[in-house]
Amino acid sequence: MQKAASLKDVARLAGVSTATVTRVLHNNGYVGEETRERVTSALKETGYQLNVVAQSLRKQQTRTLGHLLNTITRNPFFAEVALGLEEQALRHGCNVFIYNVQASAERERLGVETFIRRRTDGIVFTSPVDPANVDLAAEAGIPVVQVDWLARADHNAVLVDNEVGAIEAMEHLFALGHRRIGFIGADPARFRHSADARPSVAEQRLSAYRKSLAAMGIAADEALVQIRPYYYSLDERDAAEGYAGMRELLTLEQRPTAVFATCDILAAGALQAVHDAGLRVPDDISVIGFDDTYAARLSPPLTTVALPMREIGERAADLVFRHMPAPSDAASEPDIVTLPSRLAIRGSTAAPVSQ
Amino acid sequence: MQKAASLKDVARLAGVSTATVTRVLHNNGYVGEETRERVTSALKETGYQLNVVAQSLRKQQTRTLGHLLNTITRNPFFAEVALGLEEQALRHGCNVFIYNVQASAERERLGVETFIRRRTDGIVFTSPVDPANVDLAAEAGIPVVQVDWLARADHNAVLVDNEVGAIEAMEHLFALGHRRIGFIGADPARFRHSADARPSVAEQRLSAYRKSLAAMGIAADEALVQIRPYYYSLDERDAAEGYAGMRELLTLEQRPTAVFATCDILAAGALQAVHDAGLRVPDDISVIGFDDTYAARLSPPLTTVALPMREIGERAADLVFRHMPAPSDAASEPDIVTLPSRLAIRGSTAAPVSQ
DNA sequence: AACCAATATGTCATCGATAACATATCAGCA
DNA sequence: TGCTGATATGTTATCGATGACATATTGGTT
Repeated sequence: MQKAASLKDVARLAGVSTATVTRVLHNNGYVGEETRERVTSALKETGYQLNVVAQSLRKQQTRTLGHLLNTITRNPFFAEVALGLEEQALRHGCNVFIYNVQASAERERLGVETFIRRRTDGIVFTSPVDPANVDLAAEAGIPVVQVDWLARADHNAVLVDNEVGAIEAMEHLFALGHRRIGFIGADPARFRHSADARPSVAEQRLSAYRKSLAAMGIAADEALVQIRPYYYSLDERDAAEGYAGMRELLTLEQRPTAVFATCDILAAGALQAVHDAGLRVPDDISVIGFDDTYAARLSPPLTTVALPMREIGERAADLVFRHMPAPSDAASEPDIVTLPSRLAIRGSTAAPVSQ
Repeated sequence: MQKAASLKDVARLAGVSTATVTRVLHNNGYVGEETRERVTSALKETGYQLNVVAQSLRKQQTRTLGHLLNTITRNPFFAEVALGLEEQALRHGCNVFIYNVQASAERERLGVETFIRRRTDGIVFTSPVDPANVDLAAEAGIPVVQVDWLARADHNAVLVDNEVGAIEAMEHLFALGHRRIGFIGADPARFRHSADARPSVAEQRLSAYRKSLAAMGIAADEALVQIRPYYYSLDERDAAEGYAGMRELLTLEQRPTAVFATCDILAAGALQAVHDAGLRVPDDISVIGFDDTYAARLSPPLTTVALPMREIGERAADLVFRHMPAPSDAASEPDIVTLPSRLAIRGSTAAPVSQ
């Protein structure tokens, strides 16, 4: 309706100064019993709601976080992380600005600038696009946390050990008795962000596949490795890549008894290809995915490497708070947290039928 | 690093007053050529970034929107709407606070209060939980937009015509020649928000199913109607409900030739049940879903009623801006926008095989 | 010469909350 | 009595940007 009541209005109504009202509001300092009551009822009567904007200006702290992510709908991973982040921020009394970067370095930069101007108390980059943007934020003196990709090693990050996860997946297949294992994954070259960058997620998963085989003394067979262009999106294109990859593998003279797909969507497409070829999962071929997005939990439940997505977001929030302008401390060491994945064994893997 | 530069710092460096710097920044008023240059370079040198918090306080406008939604990961619908909202807000120079309400009226209330205190320029409720919370926001003088459910008819809303969408789905099946059509859907009773509420989404879809049959002169057969408890979430539970519903339908003496599921996740479970029963889609039975979330686009592509989720978010943002405190105008009429759905015909529907 | 409009720039109150500081009262105690 | 510390409350500068207003300085007109 009309303009919201300010402290001054409340003070006038209660016949006290604004300082006293603040004291009542925040329950600090000395306030007489009778005064407190008058103020309390004046607060009720005016329907007073603190103006956080003014408070932020005065306190030089906004209690907001900025969250830069690719596109919230692009992969359930982002949404889950965003949820964990928001939940945890809320527990710390903060709200989250969300910014969909759409995989564009330029938009990412705009997002960072927006957050700087809004004086967010921290910025979380989920899958940063351009390391320079991480620097940009850090130079502005804002605590920065990277999620899922360590674009800059000298800043905080919450990561997942993709290698261990992939190795566990492979070992699961080995344990079931599989020796001829196919691979369907993204092209690491397309996902290398810049020349000096650390291994991308795609690279980590692929190299773990190779290492696992080597560790088992199994000769590498490049025919079993299906590197697909991969859009990292949720539409039919990715499922189609998984489908195509599996088709290739199925036409091999000696086809694999199991396939490791580096994401659930690829795995979903692969399942369909198996089905369309008149074969059955897991009887004729086992399939294992990665991420444990709900694609894995639908129709044919998929064995997959589950990422603690929610927790990743929560830990990211924690890191921000730990690195907030703790007065007096200049530059604490960056925290890099690595969370473990967990193998979710469902119905798509089983021992191979000896042929 | 150190504290960000303020207008005053820039002014000092350029040897002018803050007013002049503002003029340069916003390119209004008169500024001499030579002065402008000095200010511009001072801005560069200090790396000045406008303090939006101070600006908001002064202008009594924060250029922020609050978005209350159930849970961003609960259903892709929310994430898509959130994306559309954010995109459009950005085009208007606004940022979005996200708040996951987790289906709790209490949390929703907290969210509204948070946004009031943050003085957001508008609040969008995607699937409001409690109509009282919509009122709460409106009473604070903040433009309100409801999405997906008209909790309060006297406020703005962006809706989808579920009835038309469901009728189109049914007519698609009729056109293919189906006459015996099953239904798998949520229990409207569980989704009725309060006594006086308008029909819920579940109710609309169910009643449209019944009306369509009646319009075709087909006698209702309650054995064909599978009302399932439904969690409106993305985990295996919902798919399991779809699975169970389809199993029931398949055991009928005279089983349906087509099934209308009121959401894609239910449909996904239903597809699996058909498959496990040794039948084929669409040869033996057609299945149609609702929403066009990516569950529909994965493995067996699903014919479904596609909702313009992204656009819903965009229109919601537009409504907020149209109802922003346009000075002088007291209470404009509420806008209620209804967007059409679109039938996405994919591979899960075909003409019935005459038995 | 007198005047006006356009141009150029500075001063300062304001938005609302906060906290440092000042002031005042009172009880207890030496 | 006079002092101290606890209690209670008010005053005011401040955070940073903005814009209304005041003040200059032009050049051009009549």
